[in-house]
Amino acid sequence: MLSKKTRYALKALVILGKNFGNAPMQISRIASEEHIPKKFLEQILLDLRNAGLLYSKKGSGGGYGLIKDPAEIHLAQVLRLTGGPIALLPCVSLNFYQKCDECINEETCGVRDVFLDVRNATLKILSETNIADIIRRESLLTEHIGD
Amino acid sequence: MLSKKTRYALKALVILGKNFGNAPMQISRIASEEHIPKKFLEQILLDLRNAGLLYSKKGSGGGYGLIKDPAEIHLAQVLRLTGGPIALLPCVSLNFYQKCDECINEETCGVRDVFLDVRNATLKILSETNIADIIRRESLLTEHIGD
DNA sequence: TAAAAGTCTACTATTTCTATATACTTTATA
DNA sequence: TATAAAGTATATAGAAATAGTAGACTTTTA
Repeated sequence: MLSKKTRYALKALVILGKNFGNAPMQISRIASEEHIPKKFLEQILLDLRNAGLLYSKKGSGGGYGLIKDPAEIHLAQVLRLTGGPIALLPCVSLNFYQKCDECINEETCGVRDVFLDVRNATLKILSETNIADIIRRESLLTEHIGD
Repeated sequence: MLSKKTRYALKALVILGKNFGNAPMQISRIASEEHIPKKFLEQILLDLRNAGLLYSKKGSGGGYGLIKDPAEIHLAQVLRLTGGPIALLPCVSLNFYQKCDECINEETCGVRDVFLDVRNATLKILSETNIADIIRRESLLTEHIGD
């Protein structure tokens, strides 16, 4: 399961993506529009800023905005930044590898072998999908209500 | 990430799968061979028994064994039994559905839409793979050491 | 110079996960 | 038929991760 942190980060990036090119948007506005606890969101946006996804502007008229084009922010990156591993087993994670302590021989572990496949399938989707895609999907879904 | 419980369950089912057709195998043997805390494993095997995957036999010469053929036990089933949802978002889970409390409109949520795809990809693999497959993969991997 | 807005660090509460403890039941067999 | 082997059941403790809150500080604009 994705953590709340990751979910909130995705929601925030989507709303900031829709706002891309305009004046920065305040934390409190994002928080209230997306039903996210404000203080929690502050931390998350800071992380995203420190990771180079967002710029921030202090003072009156300040707020947050995307630095990159929404089409260049991939979900895999967001998950890793905010939630950690994408893989379902530590021994199969590319960016957060850890040996399973109970495992006898990783090289010949059949369970691991299957979850390698799962990771590859998940990663394919998450690294091919970006924030702009999500916004696009949202408009498609909104158009087709009642289909 | 899979819980330890799920990982232990999978390991136990694999070793019991290899033993399928023979006399039941004791908890303590499984625990020591797979490096699983015995008392924890007891609970897990009980759950799997109550779910209809294993039979048990008490007393001297007793132990646990698979009821079904290893080829009929799918990973999706094991994960659901021991760890809960396969999906990465509660609003996208088939067996453990829950509304995301921050979500405004589930029907038009673009994030949800992507994680529906992820779930489908994961579920395809996990419902097509069974314990016998894992055992088969293990022998293939063992044969090909050093390739 | 005051208000708006982000920054930073620390803390607390809650939940979930992992593991252990203890007492009990059933079965085989000597 | 007593004893040991093995599973059954429930409770509880400890640890780690997650979620959220608090408060004081800095920068910027009007």
